Amino acid sequence: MTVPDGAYETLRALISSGELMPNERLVEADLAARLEVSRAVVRQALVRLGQDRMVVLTPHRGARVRMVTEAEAVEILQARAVLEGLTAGAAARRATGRELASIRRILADMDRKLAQDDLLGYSESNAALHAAIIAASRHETAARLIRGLRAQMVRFQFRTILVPGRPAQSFAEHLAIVDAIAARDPETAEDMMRRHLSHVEGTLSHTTAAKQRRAATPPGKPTHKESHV
Amino acid sequence: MTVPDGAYETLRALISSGELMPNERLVEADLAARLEVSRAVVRQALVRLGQDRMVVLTPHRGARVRMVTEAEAVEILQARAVLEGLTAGAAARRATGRELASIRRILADMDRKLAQDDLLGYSESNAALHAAIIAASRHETAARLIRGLRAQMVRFQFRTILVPGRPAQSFAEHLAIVDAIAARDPETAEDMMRRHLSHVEGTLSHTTAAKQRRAATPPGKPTHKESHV
DNA sequence: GTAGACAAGATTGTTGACAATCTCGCGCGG
DNA sequence: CCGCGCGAGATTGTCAACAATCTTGTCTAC
Repeated sequence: MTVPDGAYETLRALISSGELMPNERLVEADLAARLEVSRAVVRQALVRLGQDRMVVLTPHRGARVRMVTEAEAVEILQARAVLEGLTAGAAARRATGRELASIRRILADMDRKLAQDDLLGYSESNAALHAAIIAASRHETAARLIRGLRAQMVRFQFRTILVPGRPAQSFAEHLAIVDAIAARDPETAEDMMRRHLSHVEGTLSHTTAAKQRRAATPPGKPTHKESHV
Repeated sequence: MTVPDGAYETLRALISSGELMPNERLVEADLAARLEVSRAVVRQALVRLGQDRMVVLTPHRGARVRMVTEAEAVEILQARAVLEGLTAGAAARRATGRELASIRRILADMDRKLAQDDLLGYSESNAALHAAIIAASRHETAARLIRGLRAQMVRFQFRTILVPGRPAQSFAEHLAIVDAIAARDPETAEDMMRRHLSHVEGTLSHTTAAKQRRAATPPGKPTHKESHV
């Protein structure tokens, strides 16, 4: 891997991990010092990140980590729903025995984490399961698009899993998906995956609406669409 | 629009229009002279185009226009199918009367071009219809993804429309999509759109297979996966 | 005649300096 | 006291020169 690639990946990881926060200003010289690369390398990386919508570039004003709105998050989840539906169907058709075993193992992991009320662990296994299904689909194009969409959603990662009762329902949905894939039933697999992500979308809109109500009812503060950090 | 943006758009258009051919080498100095900009802005434009897979960049060897394989084209069509299905459904829910009228007008255009055996015109109206449906869906995320996917498919643009009988069937499919949208029936609209693009995909694989048979049966030449220009 | 080494030219990659633009605090006038 | 303009410093944008690497054609050895 070349130096510019490394810088690009590092920055991408810093944003994904939340170490660089949404709306945070990204000063080329500072990043260059931090990554120990030249400013030109940082510039190239920022251009690339801009192209995949991780940052927004404003002429003469530099780059900021993109802050995605809830409305955008909903759109992203809808797009993911149909694309991951496609991969679930393809996985039902094409998964090898080995891949199926791996998927089932991850599902068992999720069950265990759920029983232990380990929500962080559950969330990780959740992501691993989706990744395993996508890998089993062997659909490069869908995989790439989904990866791009997921990268933009870090801010909402843990929002839905925290609503009471949601983890149990989430697990049931994943179980249905895996069953359909194991049964080699592409239509059902696709349908279950889409249903699952619609539920996530519904939960997200719901918590967002609740949050806005909470922010609106206390005295004083006029209503703003988004609280800027 | 800034100078680098202009160069990026221009290069993108040159590739989309086929003026820069697949696999063609893109020499920075030549492009700089052609676009009358500095080499630095050409470089930035190439990086951006690399990020959206219009060109492939090889370290120390520069950029080439990406040549997408038929297998990749199939994947792209599958991804487009589910995403455009999403937009068709959204359009059925959200299209205004004005947008519906515009969509119907374009459909009438297609009918006219078809009656005149104007395949090029038909193809253009076809693209316009898809664009109108996407616009009516007001789904920015899906729209952006579809635009990216379409940009990679220029090479296969006219392949399917040339098979005998295909234009008539294509028109019937579009009619069904538009009817469902006009009837405010999202499920049917999505389904018809997906069916339409599956047919395109099927036709594409079919012509590809036929082409390979033709290339394989004559004497001599050993079988290659891809004929390099 | 052919394979391989080599060198010249072409092309890409990197750097630093400079120009253009923006940000922010300060002072001025109201 | 507050809004506004101004200017110094910070930051981004551009460019040309140079370094690193690749490509291509030639020559030599077998």
